Amino acid sequence: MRWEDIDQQVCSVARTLAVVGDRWTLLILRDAFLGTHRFEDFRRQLGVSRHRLTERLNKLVDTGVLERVLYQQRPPRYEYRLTAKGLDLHGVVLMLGDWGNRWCSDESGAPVEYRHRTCGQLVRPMLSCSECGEPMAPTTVSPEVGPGLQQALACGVGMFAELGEGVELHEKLPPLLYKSLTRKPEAS
Amino acid sequence: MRWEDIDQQVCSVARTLAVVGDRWTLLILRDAFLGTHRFEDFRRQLGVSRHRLTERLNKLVDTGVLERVLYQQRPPRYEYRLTAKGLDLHGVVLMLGDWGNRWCSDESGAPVEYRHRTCGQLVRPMLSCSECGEPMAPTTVSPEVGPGLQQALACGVGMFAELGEGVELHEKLPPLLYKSLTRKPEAS
DNA sequence: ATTGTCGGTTTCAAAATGGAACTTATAAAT
DNA sequence: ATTTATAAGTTCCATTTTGAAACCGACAAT
Repeated sequence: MRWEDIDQQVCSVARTLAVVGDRWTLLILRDAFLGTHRFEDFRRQLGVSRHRLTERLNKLVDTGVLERVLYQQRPPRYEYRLTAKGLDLHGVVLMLGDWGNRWCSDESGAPVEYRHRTCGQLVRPMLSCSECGEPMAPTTVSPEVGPGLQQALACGVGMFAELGEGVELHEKLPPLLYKSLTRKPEAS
Repeated sequence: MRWEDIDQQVCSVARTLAVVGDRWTLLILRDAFLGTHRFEDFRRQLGVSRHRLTERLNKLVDTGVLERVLYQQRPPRYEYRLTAKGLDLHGVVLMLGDWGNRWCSDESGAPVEYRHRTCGQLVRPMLSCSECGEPMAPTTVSPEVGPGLQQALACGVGMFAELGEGVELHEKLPPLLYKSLTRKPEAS
């Protein structure tokens, strides 16, 4: 299977990576969140080739993550700004940075820190539950088959669309999702 | 600059992507969080070539994200389990999935949902502040130069180590970090 | 008239990737 | 005892992606 085809999987992680999972792309977005907007600045800061940068920026514009904004007439020049869709990746970038702060820092400490203007403190991002507000630790979260996958299953395919239809149900889903099905067999 | 060298940047996002930013790697971790642990299962579910999968799994073991656990003698077989370091990527994977749920779902809805066993509800992950518990919306978070970057700057290099030492300070940092420096010029 | 800047495009060699065939250790079936 | 099957790789090679460098076009500044 080619990487280009991962968006065929019925999985939101795969679909997200189909948009931002290419080399350099998440670093471009990091820089955008840190105030960089122009081609030449991205290029110098990332050390990426013009060729590659052009391609990545085009894809981000095509997918609606960035938009071109004219910043000068004669000659017309555009800069790249995060759209609402792009701004919504803030959490992804924060969590990537937080993991790096915790697991990849040397003795000198975290390269970048975050100040939460709501409270004025230097803080870390935590995952909390949209409903009860309590922390979402890995052990407290159970994935379940959602409506999107339900429908795919009704059509004979599973999360891994590339497998086709000629396989057992338990091959169409990863173990924890399969278990969630058999343990809560369609309340409907 | 080669992708392989991004870990030279004094940036936790870059360092994290140096570990998990290769093609397939975050999908391998997604599957691991969904209960997949064995080579043949990863391969079938992802459609990745054995060659590539071997390389990626080896790198994840080398970097301490996964560990090999013997699950059968004769012939000895190992499966791949998330370490504490790997489990700590849960937030990254959750946020990637949540963005995909919101921006890449078709009419049929989210492929996968999450139940928070703490409260029993189907929930979404939210980012909240470790200090005050309030939401960390993009507009309420200001990045600042942390001790790691401080030290790099003291050594003449900035976030973009590949630029070397012969550049102005404002070229060593992205705009928002540079501004954070000039606006809060070292309380020490 | 010349040089510089920004944002590209083109070209080409080197590196990464995907797919298929092959390997090794062992269990299971005939 | 021989054949078949399985899991987890390894090897090989054609195809794709990437990186570096050169080139280009519009204009401003000198």
